Amino acid sequence: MSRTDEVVDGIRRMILDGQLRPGDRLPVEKDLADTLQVSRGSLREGVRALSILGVVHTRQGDGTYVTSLDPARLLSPMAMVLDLQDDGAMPAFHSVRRVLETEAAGLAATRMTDDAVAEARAILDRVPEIMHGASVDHDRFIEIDIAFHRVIAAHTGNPVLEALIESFAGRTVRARLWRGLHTEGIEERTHGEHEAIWRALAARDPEAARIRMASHLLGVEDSLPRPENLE
Amino acid sequence: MSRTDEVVDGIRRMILDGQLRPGDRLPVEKDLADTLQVSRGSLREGVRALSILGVVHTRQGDGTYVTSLDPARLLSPMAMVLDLQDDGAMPAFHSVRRVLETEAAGLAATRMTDDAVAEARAILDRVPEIMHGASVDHDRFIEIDIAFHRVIAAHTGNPVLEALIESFAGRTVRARLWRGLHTEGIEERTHGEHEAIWRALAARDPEAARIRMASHLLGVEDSLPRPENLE
DNA sequence: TGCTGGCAGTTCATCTGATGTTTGCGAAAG
DNA sequence: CTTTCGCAAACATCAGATGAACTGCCAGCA
Repeated sequence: MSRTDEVVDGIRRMILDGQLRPGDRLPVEKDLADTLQVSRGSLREGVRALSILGVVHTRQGDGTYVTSLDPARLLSPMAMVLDLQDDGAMPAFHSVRRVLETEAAGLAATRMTDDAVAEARAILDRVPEIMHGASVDHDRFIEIDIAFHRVIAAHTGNPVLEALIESFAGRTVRARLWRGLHTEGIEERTHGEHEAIWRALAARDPEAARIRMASHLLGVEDSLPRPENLE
Repeated sequence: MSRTDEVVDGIRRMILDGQLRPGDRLPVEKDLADTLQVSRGSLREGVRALSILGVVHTRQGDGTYVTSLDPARLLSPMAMVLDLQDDGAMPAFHSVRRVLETEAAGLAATRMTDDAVAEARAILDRVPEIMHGASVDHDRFIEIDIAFHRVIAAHTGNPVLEALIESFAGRTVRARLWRGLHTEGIEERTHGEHEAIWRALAARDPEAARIRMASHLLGVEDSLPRPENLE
């Protein structure tokens, strides 16, 4: 086990033991290096790794602190790593997204506040103004797409589910997804399906919301370019 | 943006550009440091971070290589970070696991080979011998529990789903879960539910498999200790 | 009194150079 | 042809020095 791994494990253990709690400040580099019996260089490598994993957060001139450790923060690094995936993995990927978002829609249908429903409505209302005739502002449409799905995820009452969906359907991933979709009139169809989902949510009908969301995402999967290599 | 972040981003970009492909070897530290205009120390911090994220793999005396980048490898670091979660997040966590495993059971029911069904059977057959009378070999029962669920996940045909389930229901997480369950006869009940899931799988009945798995995991959630802080 | 600006100390950021450890490979010996 | 040995390459780790950024405090001013 390398020195750096010892540092990562050591800090992880300190958190698990309750020796370090969210928001706490870590000892200064030199002290911590002494404690863990490594040089400052190795210590920094370990701390940096934990920083990228979202476990700690360091500010120059101040110190290094344990983050809030909530699911959203801890799951977010996944997104960065996920878009390294080969395009061939996209279908498997999107199937999981469908499962997650379908569940989210069902949960949101019973848990969304009136305000949240209105917020979703406001997002969809922005669509007509960017779909004037033949030309569609593609980037802004994607923004709306993301925003709509995000509102739903945000009102599931399950932060873990929300964070996972954010990773699986966040900006970079979504941009890649839309790049492969060149079907004519795809925006109109998507918008129509969003409207159907919204109606189910507004009616507080979880079953309908699940079906509409699943149908929506299955449609997207159908539009996905087929992987070249068939078994 | 710190130097280290530039390194991480730089290497990530080289992979995205196809300049580096899975299995490829990175330039030696000094060269890469020159290319990215950073010192060797900073370079190492960045490479180490990517190493912990599972993107690259470095061997002393040899060099640093891009990993296979498959979902299992890229999602596995999540498990380490996930058991830093507060116990209060356990229910949200387990709900997601239930959704994932339910889907997995449904998929596996139609995709499992006869060999895989036999493998699952063999795992369950190990149970009687460790449940002699009142005393139960707790650790070995957990091992069987993990193995059974893992076989199902492995035959969904979806590596992303498999990797996610592994993270959400892997060894460390599962150990924590079982710590909180002290209901009398929980092992017997669990085993009975596993048997029911197996029958659905053997019958190649996806709907039944889904229901049995969901029921099984909902039962586990009921046994979960209630969080202390009610809103 | 209350606010503002600057100063000093602490802490992280980065670089440099040196030394230890491991690995891979080819040459030499059998 | 096989085995063994030694060298060179590459990563691992350390130590020291310098720079940059933030915090807290305190004096000066209105």
